[in-house]
Amino acid sequence: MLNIATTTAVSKFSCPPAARAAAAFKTDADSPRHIADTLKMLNDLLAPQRRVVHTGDVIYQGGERFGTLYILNSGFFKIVNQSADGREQVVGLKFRGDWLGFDGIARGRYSCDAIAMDTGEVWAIPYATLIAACADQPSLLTLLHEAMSREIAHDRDSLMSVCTLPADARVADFLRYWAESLAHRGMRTDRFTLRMTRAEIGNYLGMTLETVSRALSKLARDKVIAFNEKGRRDVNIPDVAALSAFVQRCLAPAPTLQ
Amino acid sequence: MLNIATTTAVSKFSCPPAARAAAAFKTDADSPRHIADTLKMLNDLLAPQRRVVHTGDVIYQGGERFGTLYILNSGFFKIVNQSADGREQVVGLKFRGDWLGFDGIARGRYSCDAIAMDTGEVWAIPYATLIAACADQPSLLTLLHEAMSREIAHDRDSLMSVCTLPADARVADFLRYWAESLAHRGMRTDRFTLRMTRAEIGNYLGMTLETVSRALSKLARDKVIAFNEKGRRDVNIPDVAALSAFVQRCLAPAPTLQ
DNA sequence: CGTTCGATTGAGGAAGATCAATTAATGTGG
DNA sequence: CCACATTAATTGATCTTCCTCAATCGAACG
Repeated sequence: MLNIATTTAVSKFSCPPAARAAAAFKTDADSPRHIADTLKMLNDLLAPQRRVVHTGDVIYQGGERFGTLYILNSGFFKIVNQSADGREQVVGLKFRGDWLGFDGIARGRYSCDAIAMDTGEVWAIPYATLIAACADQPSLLTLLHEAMSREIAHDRDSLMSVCTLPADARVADFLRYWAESLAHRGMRTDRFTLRMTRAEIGNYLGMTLETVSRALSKLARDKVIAFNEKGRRDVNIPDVAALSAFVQRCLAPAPTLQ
Repeated sequence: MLNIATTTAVSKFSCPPAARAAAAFKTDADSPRHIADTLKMLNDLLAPQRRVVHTGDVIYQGGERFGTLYILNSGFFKIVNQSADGREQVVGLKFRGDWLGFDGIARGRYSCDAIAMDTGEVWAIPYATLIAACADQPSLLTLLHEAMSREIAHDRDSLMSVCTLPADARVADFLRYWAESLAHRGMRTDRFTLRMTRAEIGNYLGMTLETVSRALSKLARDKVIAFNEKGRRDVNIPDVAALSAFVQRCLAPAPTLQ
């Protein structure tokens, strides 16, 4: 297990947990409608160039000159970071309505690769065009900042998962996140296809593919998920809340039977 | 060790390493001058409200209503994320010139705590004021976007460190990052004070305080760092490059002596 | 129909967590 | 300024989790 018992060491200066209502403010109240509206607005105001992509297509690559941001209209992407010494790390997953390319603004070069994991459509928006349009249309700027802010907040949640959850819980939390991302976009969440290999999931979560496989088997044994007859890549999640409960069970060390 | 050998599994679609010059584009070419200029510009254009802080002061807290961004003029902050079930995670460290509060834009509430680790001064800039000023002053908008982009890119690097480096290397990489942050701000890097306890460092890096302590002892044994006579919180780093070399040594499993 | 790639599962080992004891720094009241 | 209490850091011994290595099985594909 990881360093779960460090709460006291760090919370020296923070307020008692009760005072902040158990971080319930983190629940995302965004409706599926919102994403559709956002896409419509971007489409109407910017008439972005559309591009159909297929699995494996690379939209941009680390080191390439930055110039345009992308919006994902459909499909599914992974964002891969690469270190100078050749380590590779999946650092993000992108769904419909998500933006791609923010990392390029600071240095004028993209710092990651954006790779399609499925057939889909991305909209290309030159950064300069976007900024110009924002001058007339303040709501566009709000949109942009909210998207960047959301990405920052989510990256921090990812770091927390990797640092504080044991392997089984991390996999469960990953599935929960995926299901909620789908739900949030109005898609069915009780049955979907993982478009990543165990190796990719493991890389994203900081564990080996074998550990991912074992965790999934355990989740299936515990009836928290079920594999579709179609293959082990299709997952049934009858109850998303059961995934959260599983995470909590992993965190409670002893079954507290006294 | 962690999942270091996953390169093949993920790199299926990416170009050969040679094609991108070993990600050398990640080197930060920013000068100390740049940060001072940025601060001056913000000061001149926005006349931000200044506030002196001391160790332990909380600038904002997760759940609080968002309204203002902060710029750190001096001192040192940690950003702490808290999950609904009470886990706490240090997700970021902030130095002079860094912005605080981006995570609040998306939901209208901050999603983390910002806690001072030293005496310092922050400048408060109401978000609305900033946006209004950006209308007249496009360079201000550029500044803002670059700062957000930088934060996104750095968060991804953090995730990669946690996911791909063994504990010793992670501590070394942490010290390297700290030293470079200081160098980048024109401060001396050969000798500085860690303003965090081992528990806080461990939490940030996803390991226990004991592991941090052992890693530091090993770094000292290997002469990569030295402890100041003043106490174990003061570190001497004669050569920052030696830290990078140490990280590489941790990644090379066998000494390749054949 | 064989080849290849992905997934599963088991056995053994290693990195790091946990538990515990000791020492060093920091602070407090007399 | 000193005895004392408190917190932080170090180090060792043991144990757990997860990684590594390896074999098997299933699915997809040419």
